[in-house]
Amino acid sequence: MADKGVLTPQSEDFPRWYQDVLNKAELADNGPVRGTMVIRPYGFALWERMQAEVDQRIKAAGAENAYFPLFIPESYLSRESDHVDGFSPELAVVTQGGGKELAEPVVVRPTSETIINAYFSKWVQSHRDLPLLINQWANVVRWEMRPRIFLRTTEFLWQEGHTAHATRQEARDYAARILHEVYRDFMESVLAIPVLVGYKTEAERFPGAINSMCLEAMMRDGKALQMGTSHELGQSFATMFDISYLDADGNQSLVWQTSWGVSSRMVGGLIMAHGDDRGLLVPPRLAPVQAAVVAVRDAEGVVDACHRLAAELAAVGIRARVDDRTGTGFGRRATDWELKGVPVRVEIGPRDIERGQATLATRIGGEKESVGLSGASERVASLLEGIQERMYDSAVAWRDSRIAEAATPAEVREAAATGFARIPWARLGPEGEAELAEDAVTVRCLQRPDGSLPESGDEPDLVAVCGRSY
RNA sequence: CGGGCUGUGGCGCAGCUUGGUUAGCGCGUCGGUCUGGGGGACCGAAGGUCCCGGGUUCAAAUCCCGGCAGCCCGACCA
Repeated sequence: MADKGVLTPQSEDFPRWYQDVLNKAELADNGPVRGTMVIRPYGFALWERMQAEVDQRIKAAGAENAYFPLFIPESYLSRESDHVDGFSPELAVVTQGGGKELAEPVVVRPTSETIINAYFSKWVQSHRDLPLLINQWANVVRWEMRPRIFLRTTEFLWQEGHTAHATRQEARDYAARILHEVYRDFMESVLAIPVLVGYKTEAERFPGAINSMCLEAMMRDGKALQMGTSHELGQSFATMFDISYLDADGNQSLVWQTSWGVSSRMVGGLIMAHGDDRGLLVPPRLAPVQAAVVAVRDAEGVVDACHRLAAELAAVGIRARVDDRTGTGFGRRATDWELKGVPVRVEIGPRDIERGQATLATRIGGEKESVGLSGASERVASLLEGIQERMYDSAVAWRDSRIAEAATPAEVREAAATGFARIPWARLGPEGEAELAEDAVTVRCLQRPDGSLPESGDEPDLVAVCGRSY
């Protein structure tokens, strides 16, 4: 029964597997309007956990949360020419309100640089007002050509940070700090997804930015997913929105800015970076449910024992949930928790009660072990710790086994069929990049040979990491 | 927006070629009995604008035209 296969195997049809997981793990449904999605409770719980972890790190980096309007005057968008050119094809524009034609159409924000900077202009007067570090959690709308749930939806949820600084160096350092201390740390230590950091090439840069830094992860099909970005905006928005201040010497100066974001796309990344043919795999530090305590059968005080253990688990800080739906067969419920990727399943049945023990099943690897009821919570805690590490290590090993060194565009193309390719940027160049683009292979990022983030995209000896992407 | 495939109970599909009583099947759902350590068995039941609109016809899920939606591959992107 167990090998009957609830999901389409990844090796058979990866996109189909992804759809199956969304359905079977009850993560999301398509919305009625093209490209929209309904995020179901379990999917939203994953997002809420991501929000909590990212939010905490953003605040630790000194930024404060605020909220700006959903509607932006159309004229704001056009103030920054690269920005409007980049976004206008995908804008949703409202032309009517209250039953009347609007004097000026309003756009539903595709991102909030323009409206936020309009207010930065009012708020920044003196060098004492800097740096100004603002973050907002919001939904944004981009009318995408080819939507896929979580990965690219018309409406999505994200956080967008917007900052203003006195110097370019300070802005650049802050954008890099967010990249490392907020995003990379969260993705690697909580999501257990290793990421490559680097700069976007000019062709891939955010519209309006002078530099885009990014984090790229490899999915189980070898394709890349951009997990987040952090941009140096230079002074273009400052110029167009007149964000200037009096510096210590009494001179008017323009600010230097950054913007940075991660989105509900990370939920898709989580699914595709860790999932296997049995469903999702959620790393313990993220998991909304870290331990499902499953009552095998309603007999011999089993259900009571489950609730007692769940309380003990909660007492040591483990997010536990009791599954006492004994009217549903055990196999069904075991499969359900596996589909949802819960890291540890605690099974308690009459047999366990008789022996004063519980059975622990680990989602990754599928091992089972018995443990005395009295020591169960400690054992679960240590299992969870080990699982977190194991998931990260196996993700790194798997990714690295699919990264190849390449010397020519042809070799890059070949490697990109199964994973990533690394090639000296000096050898590839914008010409090679354009050539690869014809086969849907793109430069994911430019980084130093040792994988670290360069000071700028113009450093010599940079390596281009290439691949197919979502 | 270009190319390909597909729209039939919640999900997956058959039926369409060659139009014809009551549109089937598997899974799921509901009730019941037996069960129970990996999607268990049996009995019973509910659940359908056959994507939408138009056309052809005595008759359309089926044929024709036009939309819309979904999936996959591209271009665009968090």
